[in-house]
Amino acid sequence: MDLPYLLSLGILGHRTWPWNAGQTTRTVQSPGGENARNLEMSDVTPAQLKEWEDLQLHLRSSLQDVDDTECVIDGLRRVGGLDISFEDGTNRATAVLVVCEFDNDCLKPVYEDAVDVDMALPYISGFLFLREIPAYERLLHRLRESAPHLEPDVFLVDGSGLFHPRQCGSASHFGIVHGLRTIGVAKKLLCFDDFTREQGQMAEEHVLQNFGDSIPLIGKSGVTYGFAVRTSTAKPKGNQDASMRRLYVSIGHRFSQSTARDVVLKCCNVEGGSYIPEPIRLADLTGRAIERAWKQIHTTSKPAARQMIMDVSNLLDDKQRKTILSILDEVGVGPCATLASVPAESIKRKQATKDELFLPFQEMVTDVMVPELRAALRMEKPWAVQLRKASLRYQQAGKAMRAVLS
DNA sequence: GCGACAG
DNA sequence: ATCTTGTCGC
Repeated sequence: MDLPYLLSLGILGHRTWPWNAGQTTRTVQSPGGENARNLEMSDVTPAQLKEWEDLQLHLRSSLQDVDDTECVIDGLRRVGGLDISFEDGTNRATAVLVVCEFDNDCLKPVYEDAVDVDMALPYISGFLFLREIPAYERLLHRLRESAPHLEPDVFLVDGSGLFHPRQCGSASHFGIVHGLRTIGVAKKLLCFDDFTREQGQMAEEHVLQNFGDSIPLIGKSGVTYGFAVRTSTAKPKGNQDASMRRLYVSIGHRFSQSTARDVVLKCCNVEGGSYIPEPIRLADLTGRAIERAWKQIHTTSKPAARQMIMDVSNLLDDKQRKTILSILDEVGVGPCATLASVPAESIKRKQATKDELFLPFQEMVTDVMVPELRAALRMEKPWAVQLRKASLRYQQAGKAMRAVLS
């Protein structure tokens, strides 16, 4: 790869993007974000667009569209899912990475991390990478810092890969820049010059009768961009609706199209799953839970409250949140108090609970009001119950979960 | 000029 | 991405 070229675009070295330099070093912004106004296409010049197109074309030349010989589908241990949930009406969002591990045919979450992002650019079809990749890079960096032994064999990315006007959607972009195996998973069809709306309509109308059925998405040029795949296991009962939901799967990097399809199918065919592959579905649920909690309190909150919600999601499991909530109920702390005003002596709990949960938590969230704490602690994430085993005492505010070796 | 447009 | 509405199934 042409390193000087990429360096000139600020692409390498993880977090040195020209348009949001410093994002990772600045702390949580004021509620609503610094970019509270709506981002518009007019923020982007044609020259910038051309530069980004050139970057996509350049990266495309390094895309590996065959399977790694050392990683066949049966050898797949862990799968990561990346997704971003937005706060309504602002440019703020929560990006989430969930890593799942295969246990026979079940997929169990073994790692989860959420970060706050403040979008600097508008959504532009064909340039999703601008908005999402900086956040994905932060999540990758934090994973490698706090749980390198849990790095997945493949990342499923919410968006397209090769199925893209320049054959380099965000899934490929992320995979190529970091040398990772990636697969693009889109819920909607993307049409462009070589894959027209007419061809898209044909693909959409093609009946996929059973789970696993698929048709290739072939462009006018003959390129196979990916597959439309029936990933819903719902029975073909009612005519068509949710049961007709399908995904548009395309390779990101270091996969063949057919293996990418099979990996996505394997991640959908799990107990309690949906038509969305499990790691992405869980990442989406977590992002929504965080945004729901934030919505309840952000009007009156300090900026620190946003980070507090991330910490509660990242570092506490279901049981730990409930324990702290019940302690707050028992102590009867007033709405204008902070957690610091709760004396440890007044808590009627086992010493271990105080030492390993309450006191570290108290230290972690010093200047957040109790009503805001309650809203965060009431966050509902039942799927993450058995996710963490590390004591809060050994975790640190602002960090990703510290996953325990097992 | 107008609509379309992964998330 | 987000919203809504209706329908089906557990």
